Amino acid sequence: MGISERRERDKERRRAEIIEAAERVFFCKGVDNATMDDVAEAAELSKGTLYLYFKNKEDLYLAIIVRGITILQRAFEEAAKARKKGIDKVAAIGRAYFDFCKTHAQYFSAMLYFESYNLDPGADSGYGVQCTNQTNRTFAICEEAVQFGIDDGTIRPDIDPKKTALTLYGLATGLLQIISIKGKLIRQDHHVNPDELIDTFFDLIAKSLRP
Amino acid sequence: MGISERRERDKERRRAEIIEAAERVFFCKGVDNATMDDVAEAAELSKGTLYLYFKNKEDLYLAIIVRGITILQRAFEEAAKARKKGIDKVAAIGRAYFDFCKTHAQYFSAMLYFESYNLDPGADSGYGVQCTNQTNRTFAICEEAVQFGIDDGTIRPDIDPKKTALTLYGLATGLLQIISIKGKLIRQDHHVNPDELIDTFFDLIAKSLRP
DNA sequence: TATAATTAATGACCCCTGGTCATAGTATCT
DNA sequence: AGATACTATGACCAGGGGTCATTAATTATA
Repeated sequence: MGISERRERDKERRRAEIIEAAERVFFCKGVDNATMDDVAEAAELSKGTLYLYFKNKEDLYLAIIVRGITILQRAFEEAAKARKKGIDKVAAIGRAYFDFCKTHAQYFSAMLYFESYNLDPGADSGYGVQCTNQTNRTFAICEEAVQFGIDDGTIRPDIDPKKTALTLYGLATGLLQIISIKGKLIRQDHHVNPDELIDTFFDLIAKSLRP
Repeated sequence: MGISERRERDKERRRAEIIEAAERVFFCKGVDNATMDDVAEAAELSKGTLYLYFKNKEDLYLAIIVRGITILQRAFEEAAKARKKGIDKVAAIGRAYFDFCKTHAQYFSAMLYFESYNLDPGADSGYGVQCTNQTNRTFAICEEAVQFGIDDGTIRPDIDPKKTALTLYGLATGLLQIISIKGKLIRQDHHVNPDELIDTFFDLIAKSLRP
């Protein structure tokens, strides 16, 4: 049975190579400008082969997004682990998110695509569901941190951890989205440094989570 | 000079008719699925004519978005006008935003498109800049409300009104985006009613704006 | 009123790109 | 060595965004 296993490994390696190539191409030219022929060339394969490994262009893009979410998840885990108090865990996760947005801007804007992507509920295959699952796992870390804070008394106990975590996640993502896309505009039209909005956000939230 | 003026009026009417038709088509089939031929047919014109009035498909879509933003702006103005205290103005604007998202879901998701749309800074024509201007006007209402609240003592004075307004705007938009797109998922996977996230948001913010 | 000039509208056409499929090539099994 | 299964290929197709030479209609001119 060694052969079929090696075949499986080869296939996964191929798949990874394609994702790697696609990432280079998409991140460089932008998803919309990049063509599947570009990806094929970068992967040193024919276009048809791409479709043996991925349903379509979107699926390939979602595969890249899964990687991004995984990186973010790791960052969240580290951030939460490194703090003792619940409220600090939450804050650290928030900071980790903003750092991620800066250091992995390409991944982040890819993830925004997924955020505004309506995956059809019928599809149980493909990378769309992986994205959803991975996002849920990432989100779970936030929820745990909030719960931890409630338990150790550093976060007010009258809030629902799940709802709060979901809300915070949505808020932070929205703010980052605006900053990442309209950042220049904010600076030009409003003479505000986008980073200060993040600080404003932290100020606001810190006040509202206090017991 | 009566003739060239009438010509101008005719042209504007045509333009409006096209936008109207495009709105029907785009809102019904979705922008991506709808073709310019669809729009042409709905407008009872040939496809080529559309391009006499709009740079391209995106520009036509942005024209629709301008309408959406204008509706939102009106709603903000009304909301702010109807309250006396600054903090209530802010809250009312927030509620108006959420109402808008529900009652004009199509416009809202169109506006999300603009939100994630990188308009090239070189373009000084087209509807993209109109979107930006209209958004800025809408945002100004939020800023005024915050300032009003600081002045009348219903909002803590140690915050910057512009930064706070920008931040709140971003936060609210982000939350609404997540709800509008992942609402079903939130309900299914997390057993949380999306509307409760909005309440959570209001709770959080109310606490942090208090003097 | 006849003719020229300007403007508006058309739809056949181009071309790019996502996606397919019959064919060819290569490794594995018998 | 031949049969079988799996992988890869690239010519090809379809659909849609965008263009442009041509036509029709309106207005200005003689």
